[in-house]
Amino acid sequence: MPKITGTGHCPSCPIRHLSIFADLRPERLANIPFRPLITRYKAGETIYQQGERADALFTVRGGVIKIIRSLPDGRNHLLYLETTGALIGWDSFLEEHYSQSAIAVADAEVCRLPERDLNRLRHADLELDNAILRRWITSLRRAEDRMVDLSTRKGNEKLAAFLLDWCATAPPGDWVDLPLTRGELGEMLGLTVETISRFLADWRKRGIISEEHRRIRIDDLPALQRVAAGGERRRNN
Amino acid sequence: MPKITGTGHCPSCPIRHLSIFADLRPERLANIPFRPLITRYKAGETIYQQGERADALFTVRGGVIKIIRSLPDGRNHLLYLETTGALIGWDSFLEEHYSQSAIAVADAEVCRLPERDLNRLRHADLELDNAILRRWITSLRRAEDRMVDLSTRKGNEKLAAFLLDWCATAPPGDWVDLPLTRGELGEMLGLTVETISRFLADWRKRGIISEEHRRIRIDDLPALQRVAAGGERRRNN
DNA sequence: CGCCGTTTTGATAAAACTCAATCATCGTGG
DNA sequence: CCACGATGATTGAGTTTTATCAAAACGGCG
Repeated sequence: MPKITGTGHCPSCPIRHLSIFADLRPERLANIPFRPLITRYKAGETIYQQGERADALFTVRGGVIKIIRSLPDGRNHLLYLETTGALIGWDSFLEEHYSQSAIAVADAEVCRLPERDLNRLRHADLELDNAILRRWITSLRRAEDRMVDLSTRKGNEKLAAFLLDWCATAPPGDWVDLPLTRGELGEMLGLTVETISRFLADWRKRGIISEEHRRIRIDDLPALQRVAAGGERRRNN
Repeated sequence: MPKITGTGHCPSCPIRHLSIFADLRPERLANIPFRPLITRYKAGETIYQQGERADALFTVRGGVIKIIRSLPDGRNHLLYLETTGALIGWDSFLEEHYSQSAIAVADAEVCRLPERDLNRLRHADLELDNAILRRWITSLRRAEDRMVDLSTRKGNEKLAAFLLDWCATAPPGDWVDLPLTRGELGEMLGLTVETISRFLADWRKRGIISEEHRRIRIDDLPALQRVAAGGERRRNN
């Protein structure tokens, strides 16, 4: 059960510098005419569900949230993994239904921004409008990058590239939480559980990565980069 | 060589009903403070190039334009095929560089909207802002749909689904221009030339489609829909 | 007519999936 | 505290799908 933990106060929000309100002038900030609900979700709980009426966006305050699209035949595709600072739920801007579901994969906390309020605010404040615009373009680019990756890279390259990206922020050689099952990795990269498992097992044996609990560590960065670049079995142009 | 054919006059534009100016009130329309350049491109010519400074969007007035991303290793991925009414060149809103190239695959005509002008206009007019917002979100959704297709469908399903989609507007059984090489189809769907060629040859032999010059006709719609749905070799959930 | 890019076709190999069985982990309830 | 069941992970064998390489056929166009 998600738990409402309070209402947000944007001016003093600890993650404001990561949010769309980062560049808002103080006087504007003070005038934000609503107090967004802050809700905590445990791993596995749903923030919003595909098909539901879409009337709010959410800023991710912490945790990890997967954005998935469910297909009629029961399969899923994992579109994005969102972490602290992300803005999710764009569909609300069309005042329609969510075309995706958002589900916490690690305990998460989100701040609920009603579309009406946010949209009003956007029209009143140029900086906010630009911040949203910027997010939207980067989301689109990210989606396009993913399309390219999905269609041009091989399985091992995709998985290696994802791990490199996921661990990129941490100091090299550090343990990094990776709260995803093999199945979820597969749903993200367009591969099956077994294929994912085999790649990871192979890399573990070769000392490229280590896994423990739900964490991962890259032990041989150059080797993994080589895999990501397609260096196993060379393609020439 | 692209040829500038004149400057557009939005209020009287023949494709205005398809453009972002469709819902603009007449008095607003009359006040559009610029006359966009209209340019004609022959098949193969480039509207804008990945890496170039991005300072303008384009409304497609006619023809077919492919939006591609080029990879360092020389391969391309065809992101979208745009036709009449589409708005392309979103990158300009970030005042950065185009992350894609736009190339005519059939003779095309576009209307150039400088980002500065368009953005100013957007802030002055709520309806225009909403029209653009609506396009944002649908672009993002379309990209997400493509991600799902690329990662969950098999080659024949992807190709069949594309043909169905491409021919959807024409009356069933009609010839439809399809100005794409097998290579381009492959770059769009993440398949090789040979694979595309084999599927099409197979469907031709089975009387599902016909091809002639650079046109295609769907002769057995249900059969093609069956293929697109994964009906060849049944998958049982 | 001859050239060049595209398409087709065949043979073979690589990549990934499917099916099946086993193992590991972890939380629950007796 | 331990046995049990459920979920996830691993591994193997066999198959399907797709890529790769190579060669021939086709089709416009100068």
